Order: sequence, then C-alpha cells, then structure tokens
Amino acid sequence: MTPSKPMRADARRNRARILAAAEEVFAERGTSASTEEVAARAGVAIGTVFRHFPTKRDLLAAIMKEVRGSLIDKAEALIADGDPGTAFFDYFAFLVERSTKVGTVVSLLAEEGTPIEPGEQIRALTHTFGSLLDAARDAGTVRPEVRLDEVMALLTGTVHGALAAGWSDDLRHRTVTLILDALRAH
Amino acid sequence: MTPSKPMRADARRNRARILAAAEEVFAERGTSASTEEVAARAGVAIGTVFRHFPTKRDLLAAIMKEVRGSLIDKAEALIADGDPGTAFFDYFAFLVERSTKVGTVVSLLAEEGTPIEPGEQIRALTHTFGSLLDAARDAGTVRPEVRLDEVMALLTGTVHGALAAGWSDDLRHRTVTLILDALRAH
Amino acid sequence: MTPSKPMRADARRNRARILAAAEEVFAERGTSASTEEVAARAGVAIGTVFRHFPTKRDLLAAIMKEVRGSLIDKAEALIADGDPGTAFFDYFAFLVERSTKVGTVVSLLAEEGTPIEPGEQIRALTHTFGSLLDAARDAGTVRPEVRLDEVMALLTGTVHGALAAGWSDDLRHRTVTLILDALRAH
Amino acid sequence: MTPSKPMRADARRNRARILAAAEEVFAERGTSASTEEVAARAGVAIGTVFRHFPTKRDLLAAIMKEVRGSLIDKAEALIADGDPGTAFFDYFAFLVERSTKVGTVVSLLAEEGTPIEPGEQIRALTHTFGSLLDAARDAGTVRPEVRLDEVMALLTGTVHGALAAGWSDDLRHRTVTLILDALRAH
DNA sequence: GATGAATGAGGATTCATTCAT
DNA sequence: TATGAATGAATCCTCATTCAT
Repeated sequence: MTPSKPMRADARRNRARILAAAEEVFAERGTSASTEEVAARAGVAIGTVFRHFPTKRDLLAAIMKEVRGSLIDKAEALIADGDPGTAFFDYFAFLVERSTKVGTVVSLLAEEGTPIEPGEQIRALTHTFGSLLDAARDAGTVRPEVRLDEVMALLTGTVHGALAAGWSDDLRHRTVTLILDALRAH
Repeated sequence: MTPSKPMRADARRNRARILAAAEEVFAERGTSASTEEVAARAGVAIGTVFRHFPTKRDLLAAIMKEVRGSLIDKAEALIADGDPGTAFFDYFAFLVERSTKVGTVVSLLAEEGTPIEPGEQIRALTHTFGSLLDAARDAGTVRPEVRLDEVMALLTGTVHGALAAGWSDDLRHRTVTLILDALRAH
Repeated sequence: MTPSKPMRADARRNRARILAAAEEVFAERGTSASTEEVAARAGVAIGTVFRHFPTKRDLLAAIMKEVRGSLIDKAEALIADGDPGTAFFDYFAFLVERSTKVGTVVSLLAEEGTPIEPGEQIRALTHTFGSLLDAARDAGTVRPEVRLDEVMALLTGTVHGALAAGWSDDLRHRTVTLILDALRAH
Repeated sequence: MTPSKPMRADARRNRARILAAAEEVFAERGTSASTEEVAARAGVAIGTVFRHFPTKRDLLAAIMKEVRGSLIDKAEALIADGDPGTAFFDYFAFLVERSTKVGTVVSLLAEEGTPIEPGEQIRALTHTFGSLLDAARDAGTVRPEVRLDEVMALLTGTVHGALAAGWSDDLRHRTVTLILDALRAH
C-alpha cells in the first residue's frame, strides 16, 4: 500500500501549496475558477498543477478529501474526550461554522452536480457522526426518535444554506440553535 | 403600460418552449450547461434562444422570475383562503417540495454566485412569507420568538440541502417535519 | 429595359427611406454596422430591407450609385454653365468637401476591399472629370502635362485621407489649395 | 526596466510568425478577416494567437506598432546621415511606397474607426517628420509657408488613396512627384 | 520534477439571410 | 408587400490538458 517512491521534498511542498491555493481560489470564485489561477496563486506553473492532479476534478476531490479528513479528525477527538451529552451538538455547530469558512468550494458533505468520488470518507464521517448521535441519545440529551439520516439532512441543508445565502454570524447562530433545539430531548 | 406589440403567436410559443427546456437542462446539468443544449432541447436554433434572451444570464433570470412568480402566487392564494394556523406550515413544506422538483436550476430564494437581478421578487416572497408567519403566530401555532429571518434561513437551507443531496421523498418529509416541529408552539 | 411593374408608391417610398437611413448609419458606424440597424433607422422591418436590396452588398452598391450619380450631375451642370478655366478646380474642391460629409461610408471613387460593382459610373465620373480637365487645360489654367489619372489619384487620396483622418475644415481647405496649386499653370 | 522573463525561443518564433501572418492576412482581406485565418496562415492553433495577443485589437495594435516603429527608425536614419535638402522628399516617397506594400492593414498614420492605442508613436513619427521638414526648409528646398499639418495631410491622403485604389507603381510615382513639386521651393 | 507554450474543443454571441404570418 | 421571428454559419475568446524545453 505504501507508494513506491517517497516523493521529493519540493514536490511534497508544491502539492501542499497547490492544495492551499486551490482551496482559496475555489472558495472565492467558485469551482469554475480556472486552474491557471490556482497555479498562479500557488506560485507554480500550470504544468505542475497537472502533474500533481491530472485533472481538475482530481484537484477538487483532493480538497474535499483534505477538508473532510480534518472534520473526521475533529469528530474523533470529540468522541475520545468530549462530554457524550453535548459532543453531538457541539460537532453539529462546529461543522456548520467550519463549512461557512471554507466557502462554496465544495459540497463537503454531499456530492453535487457530477458526483466526485463515491465517498468512503462520507461514510466515515456519517459513521462517526452516528457514534456521536448514539452517545447523545444514550446520555438522554437527544430525542430518542431522531434518526441519523435526518440529522445529516439537516446538516447538509444548513451548510448549503449558509454557504449560498451568506448568513451573518448572528443569523447562523440563531438558526443552528433552532435546529438543535428541535433535536434536543425536551 | 401595455407592451407596444402583443408578440406573435409562434414567438410566444417558442419563448415558452425555450424557457421550459432551459429549466430542464439547467436542472439536470447545472447552470453551466450550454445554451446550445437548451436550444436543441427546445427544438429551435441557437439564434432563437438569443433573440428571446439576449444573454445567458437573461435566460437564467427569466427562469427564476417565472418560478418565483408561481411561488408567490401560491402564497397569496394561501393567505386568501387558507387556515391562518396551518397555512404557514403548509407553505414551507410546499416550497421545499416544489424546489426539489425544479432542481438545482436556481437559487430560488437566495441569490448565489454573481447575483442575478436585484430581487424585488425575493422581497415580495419574503414579505408574503412574513404575513403567513405573522398570521400563524397570531393563531398561536408558531412559537412567538421565531423570527422571519430564521425561517427564511431554515427554508433556504432545506431547499439547498434537498437539491444538492437529492433526498428521498421520505427523508425530505421527515426532515421538514422535524424542522417545522422546532417552530411549532409546544 | 423598362421594369415590368412600376413599383407601388409605398414601396418606392420605403426604398428611399432605407437608402437614406443606410447612408446615415454606414456613415456613422462604418460599413460593418448591422442591416438591422439600418432597418430600425428607416422605420421598416428587416425583411423590407432585404426585399429591396437582396444583399447587404447590394445596399452598399445602391448607396454608392446614388452618391456618384449626384456627383456626376453636379459635374455636368458645371460643364454646361461654369467657367471652363475654374470649373475643374471648383469641382475638385467640391468633391472633397462632399465626400467628407458623406463619410467613411464608401470609397466613392475607388473600390476598396472586395470590389463592389465594376463601375460604369466610375468611368462616367472619370470621363466627366476628364472633360473638365481638358477644358481647363484649353483655358490655360492647368499645367499642360497634368494627366487625368494623376488628378484622379490626387482626388481619391485626398478624399480618403480626409475621411480617415477627420481633417478640420481649415486643414482640408489648406491642403486642397496646396494640391490645386500644384496643378495650376504657373 | 528589463522584462522579467526573456521569453522562450519557440514562443518568440511563434510570436513573430503570427505577426507576419496577421500582417499578410489583414492586408489581403482587411481587418475584418478572422483570427482563425491568421492562426492558420501562421501555422499555429488559434489558442496560440490569443496567448500572444489576448484580443484581436491587441494583435492589430501590435502590427501597427511594429510597422510604425520601422518607419520611425528609417526617418531617424535619414536625419542622421541624409542630405537635409532631400531627406524630406525621400522620406515622403518612402512612406508612400512602404505603405503600399504593407497594405490596407493599418491606418499607419491616422487612427481610423475605433482608435487603437493613444498614439505616442504617431506623435513620434510626426515629430520626426517635422524635423525633416524643418531641415529642408532651412536648406531652402521646401517652400517656407508649407506647414507640418498640411504635409501630414497630404501624406495620409496619398497613403490611403494608394492603398484603397491600388495605384500602379508608375501612377504612384507620378502622383507623388506632383505632390512633392507642390511643396518644393520654385 | 518543473516550466510555460501550444493545442483545440467548447461556448457565448452576432448578423446576414430566409420564410411563415 | 410588409413584418419580424427563425435560422445557423461565423467569430471571438476561454480553459483544461498535453508536451517540448
């Protein structure tokens, strides 16, 4: 499973810079921004971008992978040492806030338009979120009849809404509060 | 105020066909689908599309206008002869369902990307929705502290989520129910 | 040779209006202005323009024909009752001034780009101009060695220069004076 | 002041070929010839043309710049080591001849239609020409009352006339002689 | 591995011309 | 005849992707 060649230091550095630049550019300009601009922002030539990511789609996928990865990490940290009764709520709010920052770039949690990569990660994220939900339910802080797919639906909806409509911090907070109240026991 | 010329029958027919085709095509393929494809689907030549809508943006705007118009009509009908206590909830559910059918085409309720047209209609829709909310609050079916911008936020979120993630009818129903319960008094 | 049908009154009126509009539009915007705009300016529908002038080129040719015709008329009038010694000079100046007014529309006297109609009229104009030149030479006001093709060359050059560079009235006057002095005896 | 990157050899070669091809094509077909044809003539893909000249207008401007540049160079050479009494006349004739070869491409000396580029070069050319004129006047070979703007007018007129009407070498020669005689002292 | 020039399909838009009303 | 809607080839320009340096 380990890649045959360990990748040169400068190559690895470039890969990271491209990824960062792409995240910024696509966040600002939408996914229809040109790859050329990503290259410029990263300070590399266009060829270098395509060497690392043979296709624009690959680049997009890589961004999503990275972002999701960090989201999953956060969830696992919460599972490990958070309060089971509140971790679920905290994570929901965290996801919405984080996505807002990341920007329109990617439908982090749902595949849009032409689907990009089926999403082992999505499953991982969903699964992890499921654990948080179960824990909260066991702790009695979430209404027992709430199901995971509903939670995911609320989450994707909120994220998309926030991204597309550009909610203010205040509005986002109130809205998320409303939603979470709907899930809370009593 | 009446338009100078009533528009020839064939022209009106074509305009409608183009609009319908565009709604379909953009729904299926996103707004980056080519105008050429819209023309093909409508069974007209590319020039005809541009005669009716001098710009792709104009075409998009026309679709949005039409869709929003029908949504506003529905709201006004509900105001006129619906039960004030339930009209609000019905309309929310209706909007989500309707949008799901219309597809990604349009950010019905929020302007996305490069804003298209200032949005007098958006204001109209918001205003109308506000009336429904007020009526419901007066009827005691909605929690008194619920504010209009939160409702709109929940609505856009749900619509976007449903569109992007392609919820099943069942999932959409459960999710909407959850959300509306969060707004309901008691 | 007489046309089979005498042309309806409104048709003749339209033809004239189109011609006038075309002269204006092409003068203002160059020959690449759209036929549609000519129609609009003439207050007729685009189809009417094409009924009278099956091709844009035909329209252009018609304008040139008309303009040239009036120029020839003027020359003949001068031949008939002008002073043979000065008529030539007057006509040269007249042509330059007139062309300046007509505008870039057409290379009145020389065919440019894709040639438009070989030019029986051109020959007529040249011939008439030749008569004026001969008369002046006979009257001793023009240097004997001046040849007609040189005169035509100076004329077209001056016209084109004036059109393209937009000379002021003053500059045009001084330049024409210079040129005519070059042709004058002594 | 030195350009950041020296431009790759193949790129420079292509740029030159495109410029040459464009000069030819526009000379033959007028400036409304398609960029596609320029690309074909240059033996490159259309994208290459646009990489070097982002806009058709840029391409046109580049041609004009190049041509004018060479004209100015020639004038400066004449100023440096020509006979002040004849350099002016030589240059006038040279300009007309050269323009005839270059073709309709460019309004070398006057901006036509939508003006392209403010024309620092035009000023430079005019200025240089002024120097030649002054020198000739000082040398007593040009009539003292001849003014620069008249000379420029005669020049542009002659150039345009020659271009548009396609004078023969002989006719051009005789016409230029006539004009220059009009400027010559005695 | 990196660079950046070249490629060429694709997409929006214009406009001369045709044809149904 | 006049009208003006429809046609579709042509044009400018963009951008993902390839490839020589």
